[in-house]
Formats: sequence, C-alpha cells, structure tokens
Amino acid sequence: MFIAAAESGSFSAAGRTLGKGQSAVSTGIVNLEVDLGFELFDRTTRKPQLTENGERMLTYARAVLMQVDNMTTAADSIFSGDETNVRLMLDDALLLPSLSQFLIEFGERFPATRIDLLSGVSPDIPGIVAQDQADIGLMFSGGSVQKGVEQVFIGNLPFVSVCVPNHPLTKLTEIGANELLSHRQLLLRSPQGSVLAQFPELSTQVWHATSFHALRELVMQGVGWAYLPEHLVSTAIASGQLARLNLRFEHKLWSPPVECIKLKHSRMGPAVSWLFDSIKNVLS
Amino acid sequence: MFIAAAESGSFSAAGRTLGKGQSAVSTGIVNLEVDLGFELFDRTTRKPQLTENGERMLTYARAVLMQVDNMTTAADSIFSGDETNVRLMLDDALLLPSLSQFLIEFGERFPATRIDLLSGVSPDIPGIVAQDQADIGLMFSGGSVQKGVEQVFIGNLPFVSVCVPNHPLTKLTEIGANELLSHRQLLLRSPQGSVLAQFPELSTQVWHATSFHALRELVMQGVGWAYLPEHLVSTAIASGQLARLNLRFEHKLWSPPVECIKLKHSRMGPAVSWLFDSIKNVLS
DNA sequence: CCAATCTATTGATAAAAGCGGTAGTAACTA
DNA sequence: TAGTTACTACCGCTTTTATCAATAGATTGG
Repeated sequence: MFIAAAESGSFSAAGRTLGKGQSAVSTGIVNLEVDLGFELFDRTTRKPQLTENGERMLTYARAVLMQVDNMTTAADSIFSGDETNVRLMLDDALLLPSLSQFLIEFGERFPATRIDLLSGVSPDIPGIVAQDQADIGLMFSGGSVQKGVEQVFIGNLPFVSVCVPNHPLTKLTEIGANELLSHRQLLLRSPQGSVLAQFPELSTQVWHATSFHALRELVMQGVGWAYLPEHLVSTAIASGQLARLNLRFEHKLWSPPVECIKLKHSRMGPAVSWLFDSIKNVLS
Repeated sequence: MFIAAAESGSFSAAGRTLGKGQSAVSTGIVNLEVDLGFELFDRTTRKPQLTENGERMLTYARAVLMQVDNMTTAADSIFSGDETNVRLMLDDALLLPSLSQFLIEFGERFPATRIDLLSGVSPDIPGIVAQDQADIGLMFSGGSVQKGVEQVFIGNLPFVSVCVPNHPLTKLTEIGANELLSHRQLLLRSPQGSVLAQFPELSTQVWHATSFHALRELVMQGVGWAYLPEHLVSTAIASGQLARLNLRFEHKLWSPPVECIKLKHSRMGPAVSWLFDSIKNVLS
C-alpha cells in the first residue's frame, strides 16, 4: 500500500490499483506510520506528498517487496517441478559468448535452479554424462560413440590458425603444408596423454597443452603457431596481439563438429529440457 | 514461523520462541505450504524435517526477513532523529585507514544516514564549513581562523621525506639543508595558486601539484623528492618503490597539526555528533 | 462558486489468527 | 514390552484484523 500510494501519488488511486477501497489504504498507511513512529506523507496538500523520511523508507520498502517477489518466483519455479540444479559439462573451448547469453536467460527463467558448470576436455565428457555425473554435455565430436548416451550434432566451431605478428610464417603470402612443417605447432591433447583425433599434427615439431587457453597463452608468447577456436582469439587478432595465417589448403577440416549429449531415456525436468534445446542453437 | 520452525526443528519449540501456541505454528506452516504448492517439511519422522524444496525456500525466506530487518532498523534510526546525510569534507591526505574504520562503524550505527565525502585542500575547508556546505571538516591547521567556525586540534600527522630509491640523495648518509637545496622538491599548493604556509620550500627548484596523491606519483616517477604523509607512502617504502631520506634537522616541523571543525552554534544531530567525536581519535 | 476528487473517520462485517483441548503417533526409557 | 514424553494435526471458540460502504470535510481547477 505504501509503495502503491507513493507511486500513484494518491491513496484512492493506490486503492484502485490494489483492488481495495480508499479507506483500507488510508488506515493501512496510518497504521504503518504509527508503527514506524513518524509520518510518511505530508497531507497538507490535496494529494499526499512523500515526506523526506517517507522517501527514505520507500527504498527500504521496495527492497522488501523485491525479496518477496524473488521468493514467490522461486516458489513458482519449484512448484512447476524445476530441478534443484543442472550440471552442464563442456569443453573449455566451447564457453562461447552466445552460451553465456543462454545461461543468463536460463537464470531468469529458472530462478530457483542452480547451474553447476563443469569443464573438461571433450573425450572425457561422454563418460561423465554416461555415469550421470552431468546432465548435459557439450563437446567436440569424437570418433567413439558412448553407449546409453544420446548425441545431437549442433554445428561446427570455426577454427583459425594463429601466431604472433612477428613470426616468420607471417612473412609468407601463402602457406602450404611444407612451410608449416618447419615451425613449431602447439596442439591440444587430453590430460591422460592421448592425442585427439580431431586435431592432426601438421608439423614435425609439436608441443602439447591440455587446454585451448593454455595454447593461446603459449602462442601469444611466441612459442609457436596453433589452430584455435576463432572466438578465443578474435579480440587478440583485432588488437594486433596475434596474427592470422594464410593457409592454402582445405579449411573445412578446421571447423570441428560440435555435439550436445545427454543420458538416453533419462527423465528430463523443464530446466534441463530448456537448456538442452537452447544449447542446440549455440553455434547458429 | 517457517524460519523458526526450521531452526528449532519442531513446531512446538518454534511456537515457544515466537510466543505463540503450537497449533498456530502448525496451521501457519500448512497455510504457507498450500500457498506455495509444495511441502516444506517431511512429517513422517517425530520432528518435522525440512524437505529439499523447503531447504531452498528457507534461503529466500531468510532474505525476506533480512530486508524487513533492514527496514525496521532504518525506521528506528529515522525515528530517533538521525540525519538524512552527513557531509564530511576532508583534505585528500587525511583519508586515513583509521578514518575508514570509523566510517564503517558509522554505517552500522546509523544505517539510514548517508555520508557525502567531499575532498579538497585544507585552506578551502573552513570556508565550505562556514557556508554550511559541509557539516564537518577535517584538515591541516592553517594560520587563519574562520569566524563562526569551531576548531578542535586532534593531533599531528607524521610526514616523511621520500624519493625514488636510485635518486642521488639516497647515496648520502646524512642530508642537510644544503643538499636538499640542489634537488628538485615537489610541493603542495592550493588549486587557486597560493602556496601553503605549512609546507615550506627547501629547494631552489620547486614544482607544485594540488594533491598529495599527484605528488606521490611524481615522486615515484623520479621527478624529485617531497614531504608526504607517512600513511600514503608506507607501503611503497616497504615494497622498495620509494626510499626514505635521512634528514639531519628538526623533524617536528614535518608532523603538521590536524584539526576538526564544524559550524559554531549549529544544532548537531546524533550522527554528526558521533562522527565529530569519533574523528577526534583518528590520529591516536 | 461549483464540480470533481481527495482524505479521514465511523460502524458494520467478513476473514484471519490464535488459543485451549483432544486424539493419534513416534521416540525414548525402564 | 509397556509406560512416558514430546510432537503434530485437527476442532470449536474467541479475539483481532482487514476491509467496505457511507459520510463529512478539504483542496483544486475551471
């Protein structure tokens, strides 16, 4: 009532918006003033005017109402069966800006559902999902197909080849396999040591790291060149910290397929369903 | 009731702490559960056990209650006549860590009172306070005494002379006035251009800046040496970014007196009174 | 000066909150 | 195993609160 009266500027109007009579608002405000010990409105004018103290209390009242609102929306969310939390496991390289946007939207749609974001390398993810340690997996497609896991192809993640701007390779106008051979390539591998089939070696000198972020740091230090997801290096390229290589041969290879997975036959709650469907659009 | 029941683990105990009967708590919780649409407590055991959903709602309920608590404490504060805001003007160099502590304590004692922190140079402050544009002033004592303003001496702020570690002055074991003469001194002056009496020139080459922070930056860039408040340079000295000069002569000069001022005969509310009294201890 | 639109107040009424008591049940104790 | 204790749910009754409709007085704008 206090907030409605302050916003409409009149007790009668507040009553109308609240579906109550004018007298209810009037007595309500008076009672609140008695409780607080000071006047909220100045009644000397036709329309009640917030006093300075009323102005101060209004912000507190709004804060209370906002918390109550949070509570009821959370209750609605719980009532409609939203999960307590959703466990999303993804390859480090797939935390795209568009995915973050989906997660923000998720937070608004499912205010009472927490997200656990697990990161790892692609080959590990199907196993984690199969063991029900994550609800959804997002990863680069590997050769193997895990049993009991449902896979959905959602697109290709564009990769680019990069090195530091003063690297010898940047001097060439066109680069073929021969040129690459003689310069150090930085390549991803799994923490267990296995090399990933999606990312073939093209140089005689290959160093490995277990995350794309680590690879990017090494490239930026001038250690070598690498194929990296475009979104991880686009700002560095724009600011001149990295340079893109002009490759001659087939590019399609370097937009590896990405897929989204979940446990087959699992009963999905509304939150997991929404997230699973949304993630399908993360590359489009 | 929900929170009390969750914390005590029993509806009866909750009723006792709330000064209500057991039946009131029981029906209250049931009504809440009906409103929310799901059960908060599992009643199969002797003592009601929070369900998972109840656990989730409890955090929201606590948040609501906390906001209500904020509102009522603010109301109490307003009721007991606390000011809407307190305007504290101080010399940039006097924002000491101990002052920040007092301000934090102020925020707890007077939750509904805002603080406006105005910064300026010492000579301007008496005028601002005299014109009632600030409630309290904290500054280095100047020669002139402003009419209608009450001054309280509260202590001396220790100053030290500093320069960069590789400065020629650091090579000397003891420095007298003659040595200082030939090196550039960085000195404070007011924005209006007047030199401040408290900080005398000791070198033939003097550059000025209008804030101690600017002076410190210049010293750290190796522009010259300066007398600066100890608390502004103590961490830089400890980390080796600045070096302290070993002066031979009188040091007392370099702990300028600090005073706290307010308008004479002004009716002070509880917040201004408390802050004025607290600030007196800022240098002890 | 009038019409419209406020607010405060009053008496009546419906809704709610709460109390005391009771019955049924789970956990503990001897 | 039986008795005791402490707990919850439910019921009827009472008190308190919330709200309304109606009314009187006040302010504003044309």
